[in-house]
Amino acid sequence: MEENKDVCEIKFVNEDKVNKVRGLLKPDDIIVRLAETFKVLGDPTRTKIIFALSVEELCVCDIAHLLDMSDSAISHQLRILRNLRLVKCRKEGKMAYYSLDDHHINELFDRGLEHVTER
Amino acid sequence: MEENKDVCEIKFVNEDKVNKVRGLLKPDDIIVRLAETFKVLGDPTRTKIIFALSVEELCVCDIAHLLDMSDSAISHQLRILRNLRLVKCRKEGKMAYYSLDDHHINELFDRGLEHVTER
DNA sequence: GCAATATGTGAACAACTGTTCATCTGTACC
DNA sequence: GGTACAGATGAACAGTTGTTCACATATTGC
Repeated sequence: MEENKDVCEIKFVNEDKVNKVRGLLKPDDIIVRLAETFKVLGDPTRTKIIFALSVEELCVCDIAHLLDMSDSAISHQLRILRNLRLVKCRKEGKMAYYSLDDHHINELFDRGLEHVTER
Repeated sequence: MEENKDVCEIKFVNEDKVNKVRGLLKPDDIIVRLAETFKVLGDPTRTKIIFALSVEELCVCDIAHLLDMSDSAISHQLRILRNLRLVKCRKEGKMAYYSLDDHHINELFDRGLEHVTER
C-alpha cells in the first residue's frame, strides 16, 4: 500500500484548507503580472519617480535633476515603468513629458504609504 | 560668475515644477520602507503566499504543499514577510500558523489585482 | 533519554537587477 | 547641411535575490 501518499510521503497537511485555497488561487499569468507590478514599484528610484509624477507631469531631465541622477539612469527606469503601463509619455519637440498612466497607480501608492506610515 | 549653475551646468529644467515636487517628497526612510514593502510583494512566490493567507490561516507545510515547494524555501520567504510585518505567526505545538498582519495588506493586494485585471 | 516531526537558518550558487558608459536617434535652430 | 541638445538603448559590471542543501532547534510521544 505504498500508494497512500497522504499518509506516507506528505507530512501532515490540512487538506480541506489547502484545497479551499487552491480553488480560489488566481491563474498563474495574473499572479505573475501582479508580482511584476509590485516589483516595479519596489525600487526606491522608481518609487520616487512615481511619487514625483503623481504631483506633476515632468520630463526626463526634470526627474534626473530632482533625484540627482543621470538622464540615462532615469530613462532606463522610465522605460521599465512604461512597459508595465504605470506611466505614459507625451512628446513635445525634443522633450518627453511623463505622467502616471491611470488613477489606480495613485491609489495603490497611497495604500502603500498608509501601511508604512500608520503605526 | 561661474556660480550660476542654473545656466551653465544644468540643462533646461522646469525649476518651479521641480521645486514644487521637491517640497512634497517624503523623507528618504519613508520612501525606502515603502519601496521595501512593494518589493517584498513583488515576487510570485510571496504574492501567492500573501493571497493564500488572505483566504486562510495556514502552516508552513500547508503552503509548501499548496505551492509545490520545499518547506525550507517557504520558511525563508515567510521570514522575509514577517520582517516587513506583512504576516504574523502563531505557534501551536510543533506547527507555526501564519496569517496576514493587518487589513492594509489585503487592501493593498486588492488594489494591485484591480490594476492588473481591469483593462 | 531517544526518535520523529515541523520549522528555522547559514552558506553557496545561479539568475537577475540597476547603474554607468558609449553610442545612437530624432528634433530645433543656425 | 551641420551643430547642439533631449532622450533612448545595448553592453557590461557589481551588487542583490531566491532557491537548494545541510544542519540546527524545538516540540511531541515513546
